[in-house]
Amino acid sequence: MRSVRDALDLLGGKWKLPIILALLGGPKRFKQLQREVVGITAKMLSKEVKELEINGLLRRQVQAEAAPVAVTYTLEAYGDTLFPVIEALHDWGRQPRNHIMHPQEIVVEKTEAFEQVAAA
Amino acid sequence: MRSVRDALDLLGGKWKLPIILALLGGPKRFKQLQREVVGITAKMLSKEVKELEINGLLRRQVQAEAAPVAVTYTLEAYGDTLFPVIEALHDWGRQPRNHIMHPQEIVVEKTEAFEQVAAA
DNA sequence: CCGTATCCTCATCGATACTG
DNA sequence: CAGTATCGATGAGGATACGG
Repeated sequence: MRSVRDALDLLGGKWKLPIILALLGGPKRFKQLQREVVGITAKMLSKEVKELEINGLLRRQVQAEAAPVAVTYTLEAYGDTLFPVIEALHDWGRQPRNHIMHPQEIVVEKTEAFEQVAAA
Repeated sequence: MRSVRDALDLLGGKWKLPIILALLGGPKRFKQLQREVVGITAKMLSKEVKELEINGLLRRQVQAEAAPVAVTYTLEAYGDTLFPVIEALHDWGRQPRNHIMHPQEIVVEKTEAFEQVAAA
């Protein structure tokens, strides 16, 4: 449970996961990123990307010194390990909402891995 | 990506996942829940639990009408399907932070499931 | 192109006190 | 026990404009 909270601290907020998701597709530049993460403002993107860099999830690289400057953001290996998290979130978000009509179709077996997670 | 955002909408905030995690261990009463979800106030627990009920993630049952009242919160089957999400978050939160020193130890293979998620 | 500076609003969260 | 009421702090997030 502590580790779930830890993860939530690093990934909390509206934008961090969507940014990482975009970068899973490969390195991106600032404007590119802003286009893919629909709805984010330059201010928020700048701020979030800064935090993600501090936490070692991505790397920021300035390509040229002259104007116009080019900056590339690349996911670190550590950020890459978030893939299972995003995948789980994605799978869950895709679920139909008619679970109440067909509850028997949704089955999750616990007892093994469950104990480890719940006990932590 | 839309589904990741959908999931984030339902699970956003500081407390929803920790509450669900606690309920994965079985039905709980209000006070029990407040004890297990360390740091949450009665106000927040009340509010979060209400939202989770509206979204069909848990069920609220009043056990007795006389005082002292007993209320039990039980995870719905739909809420149960969040287990993979919590597990992924938990696994990720457990990772050592020395990834920078040993980047080669962290390997994630993409290319199959990756394409589906990134394309969504 | 890549941001930062301001200003602003609103939701989130917390503390404390109180009720059925 | 299971909450609600009230007040207040904080910060996330957005709009707009501007700078290197």
